[in-house]
Amino acid sequence: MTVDRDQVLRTAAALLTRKATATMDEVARAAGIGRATLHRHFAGREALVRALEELGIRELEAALDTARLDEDGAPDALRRLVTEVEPVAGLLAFLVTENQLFETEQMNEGWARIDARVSALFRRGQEQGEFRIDLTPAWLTEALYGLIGSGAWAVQDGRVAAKDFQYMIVELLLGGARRSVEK
Amino acid sequence: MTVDRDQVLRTAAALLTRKATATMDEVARAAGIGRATLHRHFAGREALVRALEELGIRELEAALDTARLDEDGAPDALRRLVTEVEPVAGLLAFLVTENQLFETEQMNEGWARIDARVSALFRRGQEQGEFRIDLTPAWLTEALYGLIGSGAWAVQDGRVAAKDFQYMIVELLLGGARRSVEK
DNA sequence: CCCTGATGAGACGTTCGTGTCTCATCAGGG
DNA sequence: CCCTGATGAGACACGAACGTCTCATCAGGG
Repeated sequence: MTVDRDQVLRTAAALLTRKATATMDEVARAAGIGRATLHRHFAGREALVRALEELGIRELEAALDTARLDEDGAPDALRRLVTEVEPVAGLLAFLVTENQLFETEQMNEGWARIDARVSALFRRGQEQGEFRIDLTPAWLTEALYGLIGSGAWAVQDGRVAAKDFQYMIVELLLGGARRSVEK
Repeated sequence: MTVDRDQVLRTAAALLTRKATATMDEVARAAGIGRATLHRHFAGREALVRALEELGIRELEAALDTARLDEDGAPDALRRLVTEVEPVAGLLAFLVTENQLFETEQMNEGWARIDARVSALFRRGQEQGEFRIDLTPAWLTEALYGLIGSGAWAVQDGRVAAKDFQYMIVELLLGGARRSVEK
């Protein structure tokens, strides 16, 4: 009988990923509960988004853990990362949009932690001579987010197949579009 | 005395790029006109966004023209394209967000025209052996938009310098992050 | 110099989403 | 089997933003 808070969150994430402006009422109906109950668990829309942010950060950090970014070569670690991130890509895209859409009162420190870990991966790749050094880790991180977002939207709209998600992103990010002999 | 419609549009674009949820009143004040006057020129918020969409498409197509995508090698054409697009990047990012945010009743055909031209560039590059063929032109196009958006936001937030915009995007898109001997 | 037309400021009614509250219902534990 | 606590449905008031309208003002052309 009691509502499964986490289940509601995941349903909300799925809906808001598709329609970022969904009403509290729509979120409630999507989760199969009443609007009043939704408010009982999340004080308001902002609280809901905050909870989603927490969820996204939690899952993203779990993905970072599973990907073992500091093992093997940086390129392989990056491959693992994108693979692990794929299920969270939609939620991630929503949260990023949400952040840059509304004035970011104060950013959750979780994002800084995540940024640091991803940047560190790129920096490691540079130090080990696997990545070029004329593109900053900050930009590579930013670009990775952008590509993940683009990939998520493209998959959602059916423009590309979900199974190609990891390949497309990693291949482009690592090798670029240019055809090279040594490939 | 008469309001310069195009000037209002550009001011609105600049504001909405920074704050996508800006009020009609805020848009009016930013343009230095009264809210009533704003309504006299644009029937409502939707009409304003539509007008911005027209503006963005117009400027983007102008950029495509100037870039002469069918001349020289595809990589060089791409460089020119990104250079020309830079001033419109912010508006473009706003419009893309706006489109995926709200249910796309019906997409302006201008986007299809632009997509076709950009895709054609990538396809040409593939046919001439300059671009790899395992990444579809559709995905490369999508990725280009994503990187432009990321670049625009990164510049806006001061995370990267505007002067690096073109270099970062083109270098990543063309060559990728991996360090290669032949570069 | 007057007259026309556009503008700015503000009032007003409407819509939409939110947040709160009440009340009847229902499930599950004791 | 009863009682407690959570839930769903709906009513309600509030606030934000929108779109419309009025009216005084002002610039510029005739």
